[in-house]
Amino acid sequence: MEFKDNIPIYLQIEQYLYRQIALGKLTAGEKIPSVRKLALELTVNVNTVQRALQQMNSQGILYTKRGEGNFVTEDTQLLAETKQSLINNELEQFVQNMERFGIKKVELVSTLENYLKDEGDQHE
Amino acid sequence: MEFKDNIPIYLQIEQYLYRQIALGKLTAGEKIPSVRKLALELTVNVNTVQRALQQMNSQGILYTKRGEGNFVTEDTQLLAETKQSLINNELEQFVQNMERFGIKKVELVSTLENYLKDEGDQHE
DNA sequence: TATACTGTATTATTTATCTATTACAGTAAT
DNA sequence: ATTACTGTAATAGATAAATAATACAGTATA
Repeated sequence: MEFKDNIPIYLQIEQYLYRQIALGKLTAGEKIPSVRKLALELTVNVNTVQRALQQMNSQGILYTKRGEGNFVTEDTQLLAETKQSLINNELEQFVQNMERFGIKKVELVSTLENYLKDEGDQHE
Repeated sequence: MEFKDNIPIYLQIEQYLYRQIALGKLTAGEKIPSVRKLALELTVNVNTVQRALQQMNSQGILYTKRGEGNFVTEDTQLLAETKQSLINNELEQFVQNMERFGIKKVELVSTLENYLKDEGDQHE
């Protein structure tokens, strides 16, 4: 995985795992790769992986069986809520950022539509 | 100004100034507050302000008259391009992030519309 | 009981960010 | 020339993030 500068890697790993869950690539109760495997895959130190997992653990998304591994929670409602919350945060941020550039809510949908239209043209 | 953790302050200052330009609160040729004033306003060290300004300087958005201050470029075309570029980047990021949560481009507009609708309801 | 996996903890080192402080240098007005 | 602004540079210190290396502890299985 390529990491951006200026954002802590452990946060980017956390975001990555949240995305895997939102996409359903990690499902309820599923075992996730061991910290050492993740560290190899992501070419990152074990401690950095550990730090990302600790946060998700304390948020209840993951739970640990010591000696066995880390598992996605079986609380499907929490998973659904988490996914919805991630998307809502993304929308909220988007609206806020666009307003900071002077684009008001009423203009937002048409701005997005135009962007998607032009964007599509360029790739054809 | 309140700063977020996990993002370098000098970058947040840079973003802040870019926003001021995008909003037209800083216009072509205008003098911006001195590094010391900005440092006071933002309750931040002078060096940190300096670092933000250096980047914008090297990007041509600001220019320096030593002993006088920093000024917004008079290149109105560059300013317009920069503003458009900021907005496009924001849109690009948004589309990408939503796709990472499994929301495809075709669903994007309606997702945004629904969010704005529900969002408005809550505040009434 | 070995062996090979798991997670966890500790220590030391490096790098980036930020602050604080001091000093130097250019500009302008009195 | 003095004063008061500007930007700039340099140094030292604090903290957070990340790496590296090592060790310890729980689980499962041959």
